[in-house]
Amino acid sequence: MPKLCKQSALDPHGRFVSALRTWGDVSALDEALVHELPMRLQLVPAQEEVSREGERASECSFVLEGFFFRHKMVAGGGRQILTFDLPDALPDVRCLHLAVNDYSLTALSAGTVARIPHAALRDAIAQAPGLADIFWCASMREAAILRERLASVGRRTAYQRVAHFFCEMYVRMKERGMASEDHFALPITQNDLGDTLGLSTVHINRTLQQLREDGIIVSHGKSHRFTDWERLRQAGDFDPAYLSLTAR
Amino acid sequence: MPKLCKQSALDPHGRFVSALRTWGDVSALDEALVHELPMRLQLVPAQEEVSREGERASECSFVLEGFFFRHKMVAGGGRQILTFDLPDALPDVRCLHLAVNDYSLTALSAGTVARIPHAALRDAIAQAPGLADIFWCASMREAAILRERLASVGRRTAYQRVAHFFCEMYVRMKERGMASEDHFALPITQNDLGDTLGLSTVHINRTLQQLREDGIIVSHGKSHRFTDWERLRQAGDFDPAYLSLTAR
DNA sequence: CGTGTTATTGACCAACATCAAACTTAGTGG
DNA sequence: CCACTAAGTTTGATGTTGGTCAATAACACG
Repeated sequence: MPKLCKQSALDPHGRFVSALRTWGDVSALDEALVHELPMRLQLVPAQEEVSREGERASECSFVLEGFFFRHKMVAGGGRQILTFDLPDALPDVRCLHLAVNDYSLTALSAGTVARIPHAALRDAIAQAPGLADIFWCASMREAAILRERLASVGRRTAYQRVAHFFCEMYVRMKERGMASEDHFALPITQNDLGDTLGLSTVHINRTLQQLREDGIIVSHGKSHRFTDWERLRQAGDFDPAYLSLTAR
Repeated sequence: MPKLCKQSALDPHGRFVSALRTWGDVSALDEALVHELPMRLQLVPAQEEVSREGERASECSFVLEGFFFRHKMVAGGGRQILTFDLPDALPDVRCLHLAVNDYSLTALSAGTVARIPHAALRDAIAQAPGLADIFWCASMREAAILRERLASVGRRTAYQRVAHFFCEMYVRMKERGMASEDHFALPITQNDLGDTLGLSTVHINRTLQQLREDGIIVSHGKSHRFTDWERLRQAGDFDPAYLSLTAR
């Protein structure tokens, strides 16, 4: 038995196909080509980088298990976390088109990724345009998430940002079966949260206390519960529309 | 002669093809298909919306002339400008995949767009996957710009943000032939700049004064000049890598 | 149990926001 | 060409959100 986790026993190609299905229709050809893709499994310890900002990448990653995040560094050591990636994510298909990684990909908790050479992916896409369509679709939603985050960081208060972030992660985890009705567990420190929302750790801490006082969330460690979705939603000025893709 | 400008005399299909060429190789088939695309020219007065957040769109836009911008509104009337679009931009190909517009597209100055029905575009893509590739490529760069903006708004000082923004717009305008060696004209108010960088108008004003005092920029109205690119670049913590696409 | 990471507190401070008014500039119509 | 207007810029005064620093308390893990 592999040591890490039951899921790593699952064949990555199968997982890949089922991930693609959540984004669009996968034809028999698409599926056959995916099964031909070379995939190199990589166990990533918590906090270890999978790829680094500034490097030229030759492989894409597919998240099999664990939480990952992407970030950029700015002058003076500041860190901006761009987004968190859940299992089934393709954190860097985009790198097929950019010269150099413009962000780093790091494991938040220990996890597994499958690495796929660019060349192989490009070949597959060339043969099955439907695949490109699905990738595009996935990256479009990712961009929508990014736009919403920009609006948060640029124009929302700390209180709203935190509530909004919880709403978003809840919805995203729910759709992957990683959350129950009113509860989800995010292995993220207050420091990470700050670097995600453009706030200091201390201020995140105080904002969380405020949210708890107001009875909007209840947290025990990494585990978060809310009693009233509607109140959380309003507190965060959250409208899930940006997360929906076209039903074609 | 059309009244608006010489360029509007140019056929939009030709313009579209040449815009695509700046992103990637355009095959003869691609070109032929583009020429079949129905395009509806639309003159847009300054400040008029082309498409609105929350609406379901059925057409994409292609910018022929003028400056456009995209923005989101947040609770309480705050506005976050996401990005500025120059001529040749495709501000919303992404909408092919999202259920609902998650931002509005507005003319900054009077301009012209060509509107292309989604259905037609989807057909063309289905027949010529190379087109999809180019669109994808364009939207990947756009996403890179967004990520960099998020890093700015989240983790850079006002002074850095403004300088960084000037660097980016300079580079982007330069590559479209809209800027000379040390000079570019951006028809953007201080208020717009604030809504782009997550700052108040007043603070933008004071930051600009600072940049002028420091001799980093010289502005006359909408027209901006810098004397020392290197200093501007450093002031803005700007590294143009995120703007480059793969040389394939 | 110790040890290192994360959370929490308090005191203090700075960046940036808000408000309101004055000043400039660019357009517009006469 | 000038007066008039509206939009944009600039300024000052003042307020607030959120940052920084530094210490302590709580955990989590081996």
